[in-house]
Amino acid sequence: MTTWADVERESPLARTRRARRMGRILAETYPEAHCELDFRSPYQLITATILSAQCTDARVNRVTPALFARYPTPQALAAADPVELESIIRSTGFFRAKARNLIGMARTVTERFGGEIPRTLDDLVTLPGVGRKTANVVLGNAFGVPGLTVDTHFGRLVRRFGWTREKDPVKVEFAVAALFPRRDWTRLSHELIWHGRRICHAHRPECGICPLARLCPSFEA
DNA sequence: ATCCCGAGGG
DNA sequence: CCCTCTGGAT
Repeated sequence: MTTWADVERESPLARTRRARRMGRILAETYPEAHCELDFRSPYQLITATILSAQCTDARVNRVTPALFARYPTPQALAAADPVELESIIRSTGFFRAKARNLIGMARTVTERFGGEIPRTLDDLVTLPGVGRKTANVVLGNAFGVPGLTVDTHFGRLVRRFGWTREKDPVKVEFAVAALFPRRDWTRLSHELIWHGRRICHAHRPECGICPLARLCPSFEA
């Protein structure tokens, strides 16, 4: 068992080795970890990802067929009637803010990026409704650019694991990147997020069935 | 009641 | 740091 006292006195090298052991177990436990949003283009992915805020991917996937039939391109979405768009995405929650952001995103893409979804983090985060997390999801899953997508699951887990004590998502991202300089960061993100949803919940984590328990200082019997 | 693979704004 | 936006699932 690994205790917090162990973590306090473990060397940077020992911490790296422990983290990588845990990372290997995650990869073995979730070999199929992937983005669960349905999409066929960067435009569809960025749109679906904006909708996925505070909403399960399964529910997003229920509205995207109608959404992309009605607005097949950024140009079409940029010209959308807000009320009609809201009616399509209503069931994903936050529909007013999301509709506003979607139209703003599509307008910015058409007006400033020639109708193409930008391929850099700096450009993506200028789009309305796109923060660093959404930007990294798009980069990783639509453009094959490795990146850590630090959401609430990701941050909670790596702090519980004792990989870092940082709370700021950017600092968390850099700390984890330093621990896994040569791993597929997109996949590692999905593995952590799947684990957060399936076992390492915010409340009442299921340590009893967790394959990482032996290496985790937050293990509770 | 509480939670969803957030983002923007004060 | 906090708050708000929002609906549906459990």
